[in-house]
Amino acid sequence: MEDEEVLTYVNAGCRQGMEYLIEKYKPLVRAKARSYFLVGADREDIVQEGMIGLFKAVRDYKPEKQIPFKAFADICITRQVITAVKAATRQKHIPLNSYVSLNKKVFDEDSDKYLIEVIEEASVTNPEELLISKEEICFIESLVIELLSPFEKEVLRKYLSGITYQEIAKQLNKPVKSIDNALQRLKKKIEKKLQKKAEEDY
DNA sequence: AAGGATCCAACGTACTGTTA
DNA sequence: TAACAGTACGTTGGATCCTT
Repeated sequence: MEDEEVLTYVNAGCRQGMEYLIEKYKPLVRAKARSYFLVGADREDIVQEGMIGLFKAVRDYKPEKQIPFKAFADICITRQVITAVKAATRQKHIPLNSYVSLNKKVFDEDSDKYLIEVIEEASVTNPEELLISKEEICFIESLVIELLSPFEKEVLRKYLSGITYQEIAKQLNKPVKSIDNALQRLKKKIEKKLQKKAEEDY
């Protein structure tokens, strides 16, 4: 059954349908949340926010707009998460855009143009939140390139795609522990660097 | 209770720059 | 150039928290 069809049942009060959608989109939410781990924000909170975004997507989805639910949900989840992260980091003086750009990289299977179309259709209140300048993308990318070892980069790339430690380990032919530690290390590195940049900016 | 995810700390090794 | 200190990288063991 297509998501769009399931949604009609959900809107009619079908709990099973809702559970089905939650299960189906959990990995997406988790992947989104992972993209923000650099901030040091509470991971669980971010996942929660993502789920709220998913609920909103279900609530607000308008089939007559002819947008695939997946794309719409993606936007809603992202928006919710960004808002939460922004609130959480406001006092830390860290530029939000640094995280968004990483997030973007993960989901580039939906092209930018498409995203923007969806944003307009969905009449997002703050579309500027989703627009990231080229320079900022460059900054975070250069950060990753210059700071991380090839192994760490590979781990990060896979991690952000949403797959499990086990799978990453298998794919890279390394113990799970190595994956874990690479993640710890690269996280520290990037945090440190971002912190430094934030201090310079203010 | 078991297993996975995550965090933390300590360790060995390799490389690099400095100094005598 | 040999000895040394510092740093980066990857590994390991163990603890905690969460989910199943």
